[in-house]
Amino acid sequence: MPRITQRDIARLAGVSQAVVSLVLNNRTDATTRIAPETRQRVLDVIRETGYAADPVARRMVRQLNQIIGVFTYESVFPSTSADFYYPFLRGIEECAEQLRCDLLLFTSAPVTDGRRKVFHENNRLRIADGCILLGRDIPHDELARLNRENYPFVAVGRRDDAGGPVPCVGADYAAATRKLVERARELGHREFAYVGAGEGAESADDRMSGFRAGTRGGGRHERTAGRSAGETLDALLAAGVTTAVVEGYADGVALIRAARERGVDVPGDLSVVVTGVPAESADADIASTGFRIPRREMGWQSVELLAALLEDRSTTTLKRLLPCHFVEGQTLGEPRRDRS
Amino acid sequence: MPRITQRDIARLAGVSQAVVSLVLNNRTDATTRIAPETRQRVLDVIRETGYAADPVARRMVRQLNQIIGVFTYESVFPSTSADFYYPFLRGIEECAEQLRCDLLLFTSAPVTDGRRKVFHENNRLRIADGCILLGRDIPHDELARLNRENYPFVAVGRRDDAGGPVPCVGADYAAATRKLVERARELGHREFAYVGAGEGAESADDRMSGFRAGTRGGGRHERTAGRSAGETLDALLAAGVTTAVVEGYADGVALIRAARERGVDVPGDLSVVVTGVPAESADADIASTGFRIPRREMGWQSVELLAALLEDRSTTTLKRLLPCHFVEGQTLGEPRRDRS
DNA sequence: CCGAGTTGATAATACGTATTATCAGCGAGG
DNA sequence: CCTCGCTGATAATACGTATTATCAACTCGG
Repeated sequence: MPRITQRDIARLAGVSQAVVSLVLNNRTDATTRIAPETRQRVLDVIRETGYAADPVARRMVRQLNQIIGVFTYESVFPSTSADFYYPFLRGIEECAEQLRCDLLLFTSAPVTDGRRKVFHENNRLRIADGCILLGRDIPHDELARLNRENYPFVAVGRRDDAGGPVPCVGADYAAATRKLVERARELGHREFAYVGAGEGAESADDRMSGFRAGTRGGGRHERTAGRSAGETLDALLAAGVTTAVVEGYADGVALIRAARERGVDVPGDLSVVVTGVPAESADADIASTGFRIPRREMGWQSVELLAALLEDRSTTTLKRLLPCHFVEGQTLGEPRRDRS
Repeated sequence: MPRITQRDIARLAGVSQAVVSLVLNNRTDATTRIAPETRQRVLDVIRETGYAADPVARRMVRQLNQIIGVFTYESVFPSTSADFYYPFLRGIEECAEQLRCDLLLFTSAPVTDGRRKVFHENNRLRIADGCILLGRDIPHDELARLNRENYPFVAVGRRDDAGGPVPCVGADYAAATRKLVERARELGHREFAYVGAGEGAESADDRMSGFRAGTRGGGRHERTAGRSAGETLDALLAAGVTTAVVEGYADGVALIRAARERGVDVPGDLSVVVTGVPAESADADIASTGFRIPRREMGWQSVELLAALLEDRSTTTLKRLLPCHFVEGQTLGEPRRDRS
């Protein structure tokens, strides 16, 4: 019933608790010497008993635990956003495995208003050495507080500063979105529209800024909030738009569907590019053009960055931006002559 | 910037550390009394400083870490067996969340020969209060050692005893398989065959024993190892079998495909039932009849069982079997007259 | 045979919190 | 004046590990 402790190991090996600790940590200083046979005896007992140091106690004295926390602002294994999280988690796990770290999922954080909060009654953040933050959007005040408390963390997805620089690994939406626009321009397109919120979250800001860069400051902005795909389509066609840059994948699919239903040819009458195509498209009938977010790589690098932070707090490059991969779909083509 | 402690609070409020702790935990026993004004003074200082008790030190005192380990014998977030693990993990997470426990994924366990081992050089099993074991098959010696070391654990999937009873939460394959056979019998079937290994793993044993019970000890056994689906099909037809009970879903699909290619009608000429239909069939063209394994529920209950073990080691029901749900597909029907 | 140096191990302590035993002070009753 | 009972607070300790100071035993040169 009671947990095995160093004291137990010591008793079994006929040594003191201190020796067990020294052996365990493989200390070989000039000041701390241990006879080879004694060391072996201790190691044998450890192996036989399967003893492992209590991380909580270890954490009391040391600073590192070989445990990386993973905090998700939604549940970790959800049904709906499975496709969203899974690639991140794969990358995180793979890197953690290589670093010989365990992963602690903060499932104990209570869910209020449909989302978790890092800072609740008695948060257990400090059990882990540091933490990976995962979530569509992360409250600004939580990031600020993490910074204030000097807790090592890395956010997955680019984040603005919050009471100091926020370490993060994001995808370069701006460059990727700009590239999409320029590719359309090369095909002859001149009338662009950005479809989506275009603000609110960093990811939306970046896409929009990339769009602006590609259109040299021009282009329309069609918000989707509160509108049906059909209404958006009408607005686009009425404005003479030939290329729609759609923020969300779901919105993109809906727009293409609406166009098809009305006999509007895609990409003949309207080209549609999507800023974020899922790895495995669920809608096999629509091969949308756009770019793919390197989710697995982002997960991997976020752990790597966290490890760097833990090793050396003065790491310089706190923010990493990874390139997105272009997806050659079938929804971008030359515009009709009679329109441009 | 050293972390603020109860000692600091005590100094600021002009009391002892013990009083701070007592106030913090709102202790109001007859034995521990605190003057209202003193309590208020302490509370004020706590509020002003924004102090929060160090969860690590707190866990140090209470013996349980509120951490449940999850050990997977393959990687946790794989690409291939995603469908296999995901539902289990969902259930595990949901239950852990309710219990206010965190989940520790043992990603630090080195992978040797394509699989992880619980007991390796310096395993960190004891970091968690107990552990959930997840894997297609779990080495007998590992289970035995866990029992020998009196480490609290629960296996997902039924397991035979190994040096003592093995706590587990499984699916009742025997009952479900038997039911499939009996359902076929009601439709007029008399010639059955079990297709698959039928031994080796507990899950296969259970299916086979259910099959035997349903056929009253009769029925053929067609092993698939080293044979093509076509060969198996030939053997079945030659033996006059009208209902094939297939162990693996993939084998079932292959068998049905092979039959279609040869113009063998399913279920007209041959009924096929599958002992384990995935939640979302990837092969949409084949709606196979069989039963569904309650994976999410298994995950949930395994955590629940572990929690019970941790609370009271003398828990009686160490093994739980959950019912499987019948899936009404289109591969089971009445046998042709001219055959039976 | 003695002091110095070396080897190998231990006792003591710190980390921050929770709990228990103890203690000082005080009013009242004898 | 002494003791008992009560209140309110503190000292002491435990949790399990890491580290530092200390210590006993032994070797060796002189």
